[in-house]
Amino acid sequence: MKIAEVSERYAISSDTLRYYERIGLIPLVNRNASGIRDYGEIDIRRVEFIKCMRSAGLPIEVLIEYVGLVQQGDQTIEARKEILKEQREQLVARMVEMQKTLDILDHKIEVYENAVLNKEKEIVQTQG
Amino acid sequence: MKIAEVSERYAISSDTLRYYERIGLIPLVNRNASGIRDYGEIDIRRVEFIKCMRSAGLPIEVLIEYVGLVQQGDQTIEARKEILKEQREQLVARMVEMQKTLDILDHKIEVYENAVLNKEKEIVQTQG
DNA sequence: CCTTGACTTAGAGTCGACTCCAGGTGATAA
DNA sequence: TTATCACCTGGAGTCGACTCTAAGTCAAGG
Repeated sequence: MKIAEVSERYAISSDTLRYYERIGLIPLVNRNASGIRDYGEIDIRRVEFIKCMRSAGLPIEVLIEYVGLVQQGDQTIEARKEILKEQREQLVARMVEMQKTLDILDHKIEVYENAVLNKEKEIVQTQG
Repeated sequence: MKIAEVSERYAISSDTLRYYERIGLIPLVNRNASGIRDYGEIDIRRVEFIKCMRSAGLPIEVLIEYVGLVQQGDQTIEARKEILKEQREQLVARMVEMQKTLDILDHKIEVYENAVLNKEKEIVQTQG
């Protein structure tokens, strides 16, 4: 699969895919005879993983470290687990903050709905 | 309340508080006789609100627009409501993404736990 | 009186994460 | 054969959101 197809399928720009590879977030992708990237199964799975992690706000640096450990094999499992646990905690913390904000937004929206309704009532009363 | 106290209480640097004021995210704070900011009740509530919205990732630009509308009074209520609804939807979308990521992280962490346990078992078997 | 320390400003610098650009290559279609 | 097009590279530019710097003011303590 060429870069354009991966780009379209996962809504990540080709520039970003190349960028991820350059900084070591995705290991080097195989090339065809003319030097063009040909994404295989494994590459695709890596792209999916990175996209998922990034969409939740995990920092690139941490992901680079994690991907590096994966490359080093089984003796890094403990370290990898610790990274994921740490990131998991931070993710949960962000979600808690977001839930609080969501509650406040919902409350404010409701107040505004009522304000609009009251205004409409007023108009009706003025007219009638 | 002086800037340092607000900064400490809400864990926002003085620089950031001044920055927010400069870009119009927080309306101009009153000053004492020597030109030093003196945050009052209303200012504090604005800081709290902005902190909350920012912690959920609402962009500064949108918040500036919203705060501007608030200053303009009641005839902007409808517009404000629309902004909040739009931001609410985006927030929910981000939270959904994060939940997916959280599930994957939890799964991976569990897999790693098992891997570590199996390794330990192996060692025990080797020893015993 | 002098120093210290918290405040002030305008403006420059940093950081994370892309995003774009110039210039070049190679396969395909007219 | 020439043009088009998708790809390639290294490096520069952008963007959002701060964060820092330099130079200055002022109140309080020694």
